[in-house]
Amino acid sequence: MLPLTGRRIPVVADEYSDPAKGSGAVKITPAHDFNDFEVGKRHNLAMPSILNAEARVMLAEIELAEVPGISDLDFVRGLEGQDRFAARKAIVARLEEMELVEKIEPHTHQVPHGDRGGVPIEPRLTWQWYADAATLAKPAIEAVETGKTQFVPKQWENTFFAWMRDIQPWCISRQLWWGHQIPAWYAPNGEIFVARTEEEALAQARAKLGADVTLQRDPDVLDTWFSSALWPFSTLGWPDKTVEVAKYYPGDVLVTGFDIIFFWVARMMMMGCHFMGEVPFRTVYIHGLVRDEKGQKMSKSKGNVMDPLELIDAFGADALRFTIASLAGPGRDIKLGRKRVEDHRSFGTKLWNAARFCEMNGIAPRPGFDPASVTLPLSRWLLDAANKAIAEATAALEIYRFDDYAAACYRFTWGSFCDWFLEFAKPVFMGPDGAEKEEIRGVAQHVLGTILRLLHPVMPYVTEELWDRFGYGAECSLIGEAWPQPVAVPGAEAARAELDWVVAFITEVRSVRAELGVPVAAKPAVLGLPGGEPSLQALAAQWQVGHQDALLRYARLAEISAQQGEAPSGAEAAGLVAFSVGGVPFSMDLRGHIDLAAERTRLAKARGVAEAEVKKVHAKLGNPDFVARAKPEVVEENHERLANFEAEIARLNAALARIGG
RNA sequence: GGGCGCGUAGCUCAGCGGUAGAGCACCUCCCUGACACGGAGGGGGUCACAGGUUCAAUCCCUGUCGCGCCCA
Repeated sequence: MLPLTGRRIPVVADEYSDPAKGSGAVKITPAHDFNDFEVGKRHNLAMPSILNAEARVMLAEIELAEVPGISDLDFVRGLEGQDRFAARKAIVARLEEMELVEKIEPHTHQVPHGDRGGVPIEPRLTWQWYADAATLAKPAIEAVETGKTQFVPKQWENTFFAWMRDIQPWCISRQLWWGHQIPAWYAPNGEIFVARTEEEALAQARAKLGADVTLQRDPDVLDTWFSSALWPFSTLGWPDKTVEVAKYYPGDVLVTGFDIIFFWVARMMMMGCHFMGEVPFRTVYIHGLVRDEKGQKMSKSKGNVMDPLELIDAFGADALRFTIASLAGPGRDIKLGRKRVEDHRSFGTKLWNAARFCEMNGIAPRPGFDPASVTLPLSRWLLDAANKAIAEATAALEIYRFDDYAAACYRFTWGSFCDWFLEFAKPVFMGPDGAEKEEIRGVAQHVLGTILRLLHPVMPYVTEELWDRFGYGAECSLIGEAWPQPVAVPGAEAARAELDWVVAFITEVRSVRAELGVPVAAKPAVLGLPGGEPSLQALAAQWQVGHQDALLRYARLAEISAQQGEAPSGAEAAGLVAFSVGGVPFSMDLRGHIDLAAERTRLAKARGVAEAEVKKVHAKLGNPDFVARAKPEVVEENHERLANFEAEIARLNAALARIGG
């Protein structure tokens, strides 16, 4: 018997109540609590509502009965329209007056609070429109299972499936002022007519009721996500059969964050499959979330939100975009901070300066330039490296590896084009006019154009500006240009071997100089020594002549010549420092420039490294299981390594012996 | 409690059965005729830990610890 109202209520047994808590019995209110609602459904209980939409007491559905000593119907009637908090206080006070309260104990339980107003939320039973989500989900699930739509990275398909396979009926009506209105009309007798237009609804009503009636449209609107789910085709003019629908549906790739998979991606999939009979997109690329420098999610209340516009003001839109692309590894969130953007800014500056240097040296677009016609190894080497960069960048973009794409562009532009090509081109530009200079200019303009195209997606502003300034095309025309394609490069392999050797030579000399503390101003002579592999020896001799200028300039040497007659020995040899490039031995005359102890240390250190490697490889090759079971090419590779390191040790030993090490 | 992901150089992150990589930071030298937001050289890692599979494990499997996220 319920006090005050005098209503008889049933006692039901259910697992929901916890016997260990309090009396073990709990009074439930199916109309105003999610758990109680489930219990009520299980036991077929009545579900009267006691609160209206403003959370004030509402007695319309409450059954009242006069029960002496227990009910107080006048008091209950007086509660009508009272605020919930006031009503609760009044009820407790009245129960105490009537001596119906045995005791009051503090009890901790969870009451949900609204995240905007912070007030306790009171669930209520209302009539709403539902979509049969399980039925809608089926074809969407199938589409992902069969690969008609693919998630990148693939692991997110699990998230999609987890939600879709356990989907609940979808409440699609909302009591808001703004949105697509629910297409349902009510007749005075409560009959519901669902139709596309009011005319159709009226016609239905006439047919059903036999007379014209006044219809009232449902005041509710559709859930935002319901409307958004229609986006892939409603924006194209659907339900009309427009050319846009035919051309753009289904879309190619949807780019979004994982938190949107259920809200939007899943809903678009359901609606697309249902209304269009076809998935809305082939690929769903799920990127990481942009977080702050410490990996915290950005939030206004935490105050760690970065305004992209501020970063753009400080470093430029290209720098921000390039930074984000560089950091966009697969399946990982991006920790973004001012410092990160600053670090990447220099790349744009580098590109700008490189272009400026090109401009100063008369490099301008040449529409008729034929890459296949170049003859200089430097030209061929650069075009070949550009081909590689194009291939890498393209492959990375195709699998949504924006970090790899950015890195490939960076490596090629900075490492190959600026650090080596432009440096090697300097002596040519400063030299006499002629075929060589013309060819280098041609190659430079071609490859600069390639770089601008490659980088345009991540650095649209600088590239577009340079494209226009150089006269590759009209203002804002780069965006419409074709993606760069590899070109045929005659003799690419030979050019690669040649330039790689030249680069290695310069690097080796620089390294030796730095380690031995040779003054920058010193310009020692280098002697080519006999030994090494004969074919390489011959090629190296040829390359030394062909790249004489660059080698002397960048290794800071006085001359490179072949050794004549007997090698010096004993005291005479002290200060002749040995090194090798690709197995071809050389000696650098550093007499008077270095301290022999430093040189001994250098050689001994290099020998130590080589010896450690020999030991490892030797152990491997000495293992019969390895030789028998490993792939033949791996075994072969190790034989080569062993031979190389052993030769290296022999050279180092000889060098040490010469200086009395 | 269930599920997913992550622990690799000081930092941020790639790599993924057979030589451990990048950027930044750091150290040394250099304002050399595009660029000091630059150039050259260099140091730095028992790839979280413990087992297992394998001729071979940072990489595959199992477990432990630590961190993050999602669902309940």
